Amino acid sequence: MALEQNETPAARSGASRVMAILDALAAADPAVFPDGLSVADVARAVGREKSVVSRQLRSLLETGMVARRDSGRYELSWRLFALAVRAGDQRLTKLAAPLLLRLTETVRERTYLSVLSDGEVLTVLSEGSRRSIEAVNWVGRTIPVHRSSSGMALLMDYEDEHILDMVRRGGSGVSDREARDFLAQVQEARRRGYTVANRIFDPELLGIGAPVRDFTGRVSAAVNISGPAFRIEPHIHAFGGHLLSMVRALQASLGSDVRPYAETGDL
Amino acid sequence: MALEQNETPAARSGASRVMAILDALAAADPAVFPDGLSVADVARAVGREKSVVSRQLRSLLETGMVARRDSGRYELSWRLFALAVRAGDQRLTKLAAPLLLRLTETVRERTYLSVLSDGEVLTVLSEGSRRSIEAVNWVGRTIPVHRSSSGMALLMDYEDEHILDMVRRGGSGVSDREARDFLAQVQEARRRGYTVANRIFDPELLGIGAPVRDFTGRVSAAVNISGPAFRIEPHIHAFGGHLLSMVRALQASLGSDVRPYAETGDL
DNA sequence: GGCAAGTGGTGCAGAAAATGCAACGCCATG
DNA sequence: CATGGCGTTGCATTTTCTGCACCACTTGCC
Repeated sequence: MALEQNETPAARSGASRVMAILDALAAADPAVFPDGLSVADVARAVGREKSVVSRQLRSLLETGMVARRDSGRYELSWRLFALAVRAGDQRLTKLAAPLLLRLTETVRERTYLSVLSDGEVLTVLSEGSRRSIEAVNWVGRTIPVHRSSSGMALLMDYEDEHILDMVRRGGSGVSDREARDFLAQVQEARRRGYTVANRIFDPELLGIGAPVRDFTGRVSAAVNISGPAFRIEPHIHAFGGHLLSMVRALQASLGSDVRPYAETGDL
Repeated sequence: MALEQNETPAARSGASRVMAILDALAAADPAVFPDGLSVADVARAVGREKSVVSRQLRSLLETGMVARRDSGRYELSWRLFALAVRAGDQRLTKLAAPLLLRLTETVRERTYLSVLSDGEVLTVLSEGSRRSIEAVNWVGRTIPVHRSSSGMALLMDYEDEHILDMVRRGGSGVSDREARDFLAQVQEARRRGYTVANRIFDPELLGIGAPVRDFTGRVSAAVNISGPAFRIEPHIHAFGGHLLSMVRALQASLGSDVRPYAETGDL
């Protein structure tokens, strides 16, 4: 299915005329049209006069929405990509804040939003429950990647070899056994959807984490719940579900329709 | 700089009106507008009647390019992100990402993948000591072609006259001497295989770049390493070698057997 | 309360587009 | 050298958009 008649019923407004063309360019299978689409290709796809399409494409070219290859064929331009990246990136913390708060209120434990920074886990946002004891403010601090549920989540998409590399390089005195344990945890998390760090960072702490993917599908951040192991341990599965549905909501507002790994279905 | 009058001279066609609005929504500083932009905000940003903007936004809303928050304010939406993942060269970004990560881990400096977009250098991917959120994120932004090692790499195959043209056209106040210096750098890079921008973009930054060629031999992207000059300067030759071998691997996976300019042999 | 300012949205006549047809030059292919 | 597909343009007609005035509503502020 490379090209198809996009007979949108309400295809009358100017914006949807533009959209029809952009959609046609986006829907083109790069394997079938490796060099972009010609004016005639687009005209067939949207079911319009080639003269109309020709003029519209020129207009889109001027605005930078589409680009023209050497061959004269058209494709969506990098500028669209840039637009989305800027918009998606800026919104991470803003959109995460209310969702994080809601998650905290649900699980009654402290929650965190982190990103990978220089091979370590950097906490950028945190919401606490009144109930929790810890007064430590983690925002702005980093912890080694191998010692948290967020670290596992942030490395989730990396190749196994890479994960071992990063873990070994991250901590100074990381034993081989530790690294392999970490990898095993990540592998299990890939199936389950969320990571669990049971008494790893601290003998009394338990963390549950999940990766946040941006619109390109890359893991750009991680959300985790952390608290006393004795309190969280009985609810790991339930909390994991809450975490996944929170991440799903966050990704939706970030423009990502990528679903978390191994959707469990429960929530 | 949150909102500004985008008085594009050729802002008459329907498509550019749409683009202006999308630009305004993407460029809005989330710190200033945490909840999206109102109709009036957008109208001010694009310098048009609010009635026009109101109608246009509704149209964009119907197509799914923008979404409306509970507050009634607008933000970019899923349709744009869906288009964006299809924009540019998906093969390139997908294949480059892991290689870029490995390069970063080897040289321990931030690395970038850029393309030429509308006469400027657009950063598409970045790996390395990752964005600490508040740190400037370059992905999605453009810089003038004459101020980076990537710019040099992207223009490497053009004729000298053409390079001077593009440099002079790119920056508004580019001196003749600057342009000629740039050209000299490019000519040296052609012999060496990789470009070096020593304290050009910033008095303390040093960049090393290399062009990425597609199977036709055309330069379609550039990879560069950038960081503090004092830290990189002693390793220019070694880093250049690493860069070239990374680019070679990338080109191989892109289906290109074109060898980089002036293969140095080392790696 | 009540005023003022700001907001999103609508109706309408004139202004400014897009539309579709035909035609042109162009490049391949047979 | 004819053929067919391509991208583009001229032009009269149609359609849409524009900008103004105006309305209804909310917000902040005496």
